[in-house]
Amino acid sequence: MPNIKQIAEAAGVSVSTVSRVLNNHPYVREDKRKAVEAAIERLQYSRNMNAVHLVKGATQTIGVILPQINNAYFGKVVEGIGQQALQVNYQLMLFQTGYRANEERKALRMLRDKIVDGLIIISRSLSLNQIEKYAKYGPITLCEEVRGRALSCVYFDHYTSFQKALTYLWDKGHRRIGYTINRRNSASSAVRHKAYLNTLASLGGESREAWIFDNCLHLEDGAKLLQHIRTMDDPPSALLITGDQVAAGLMIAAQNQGVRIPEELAIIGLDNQPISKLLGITTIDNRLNEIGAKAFSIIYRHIHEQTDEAIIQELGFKIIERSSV
Amino acid sequence: MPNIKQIAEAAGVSVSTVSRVLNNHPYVREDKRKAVEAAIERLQYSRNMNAVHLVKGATQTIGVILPQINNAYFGKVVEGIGQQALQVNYQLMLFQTGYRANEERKALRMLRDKIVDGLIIISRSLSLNQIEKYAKYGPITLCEEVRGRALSCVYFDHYTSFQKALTYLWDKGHRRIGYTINRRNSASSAVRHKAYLNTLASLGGESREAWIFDNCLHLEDGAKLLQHIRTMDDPPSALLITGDQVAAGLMIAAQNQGVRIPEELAIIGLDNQPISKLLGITTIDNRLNEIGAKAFSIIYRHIHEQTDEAIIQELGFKIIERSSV
DNA sequence: CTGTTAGCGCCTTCAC
DNA sequence: GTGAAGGCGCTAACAG
Repeated sequence: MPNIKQIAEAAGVSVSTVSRVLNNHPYVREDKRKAVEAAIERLQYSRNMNAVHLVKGATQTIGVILPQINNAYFGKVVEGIGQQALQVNYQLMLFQTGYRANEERKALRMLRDKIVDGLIIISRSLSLNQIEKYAKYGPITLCEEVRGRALSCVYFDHYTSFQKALTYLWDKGHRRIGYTINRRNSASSAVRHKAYLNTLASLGGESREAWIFDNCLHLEDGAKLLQHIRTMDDPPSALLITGDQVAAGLMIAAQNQGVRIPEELAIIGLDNQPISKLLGITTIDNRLNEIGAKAFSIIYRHIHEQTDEAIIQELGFKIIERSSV
Repeated sequence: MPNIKQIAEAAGVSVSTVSRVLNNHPYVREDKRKAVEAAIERLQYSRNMNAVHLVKGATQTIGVILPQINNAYFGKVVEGIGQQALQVNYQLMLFQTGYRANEERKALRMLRDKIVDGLIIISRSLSLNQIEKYAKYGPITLCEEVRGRALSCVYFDHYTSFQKALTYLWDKGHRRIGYTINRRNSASSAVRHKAYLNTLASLGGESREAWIFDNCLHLEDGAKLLQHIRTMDDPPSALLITGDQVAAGLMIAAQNQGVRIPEELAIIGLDNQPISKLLGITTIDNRLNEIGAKAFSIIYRHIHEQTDEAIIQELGFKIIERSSV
């Protein structure tokens, strides 16, 4: 494969001239430009972008850290990132970490090693301290609330959304309210737990450890959850389920087993996935697509405006009433 | 940020020695190695991988062309690719094309421009002729049957699976059998259509244009489909649905509207997604994860064994009987 | 075992 | 407008 030098020779100009037409610089005489373009066409030239990346010190690529690609929640966020990236001709490099610290670290190193110009972390297991160490190598944006650090973020308010949802259930007459999460020790879990305790306390209601269920991420987890709840002596009458996949799994299992929703168990989901609409599940729209889009925009601003200070952005949410409560 | 030269100075050795320890070459005296490592640590050195990519002519990255990330079908395949890539420390670059020819072309150019070492095409709209032009720049593997070209592929047999599924429905007593697809003019659609016509002909059954439904890809499409079928004068009694998402959407809509499956309408899905299990949908397991994994392995072989000739690999499938037929 | 040196392919001052 | 030349950071002969 020819390089820029050979094109220069073929076109009878210097490499700088070739470079100029390659980069659409002005000040190139029309006939030379034509000659270069002809040579490029004739020799089937294509730029080796690695050389460009080296000399420019940037790759127009941003990395995305996520536990798994094949998941409705992460999928929606990545989609948002991708749509935005497309607009400005950036590429996406996906790091499927499975929440393994080691894989997350590998991705962080990609930033340090200049393989990506920035990093979006959709979900993580590494500590913020660990992550912050890499902030000096390039912009990092998390999809969760982070303050007082060299890290930007977009998020929606877990606390208030929980509060609103719990109150909603309370107003509908529920007095035994529980909730589900995925990982016990995630950032959002702590916030949610606090919201749960505080809200119920202020409503004068009861909160119980036994009404909190973890490891709920996939459809199947919802089905298992229902199974479990049916064996409980004093089951919750309503559940705040953090993820429509799980809510859907529970809903379908309930239909299969003749458990009436909401009469026997009321549920409210999260993420506003298509399936919740089909199943009539009341849910919270947390604008996942926009979270992804915003995350990208923030990275982009960091790169192009040299703004070093963290950008913090909160996105709103909305309860979508359907018939599962 | 320091470069290799500065590390060399700091450690009192030459750049080659630094390069050697960086790349775990043998033949480096222990004390020098230590000195280099110390300097790296002290100066917080990290390699600029773009330089490595340039000099090596490879990036350890492979590109994946897919219409959209947020989709159960593509998600499963990408997951498979990713798992395999992880094993050998390759990165994945995702190109979300939305079936736009222009976006697909952009991705192809990434191969030409050496940004990726190979390309996996999960689904496409560009012609094979167009794609084959880029094969000279690096290995390309499609997730569909392709023969007689400079393109490798992994696929499962649409024809036989259709045949088997149709026969299955026939044996269950169905005589008015239809099917769904996504895009009319996709590669698989032609094959499926032929399988449909041939199989029913050989069974002595009837095939009808009106029993073929297109634009079926998402959950919602399944719901719409049911709607549509209910307005038909002479609806099919059984449907071969190419995608469990669509099948699930139809199933849920049916439950909502009190349409009995399989009594009033039998369905058989495809992809063996988790949701089909929960809903009791009979489906075809086409091993999407493995398709992804194999696709990566093929690319990897091309890269490391210099095998230029196309690798063609067929994966089996299996009907999973549940209760929707 | 180790250092010197010539690239990898491109961009970008700087003079003309 | 245009070309010469230095440099981006690293690897891999080659010579010792």
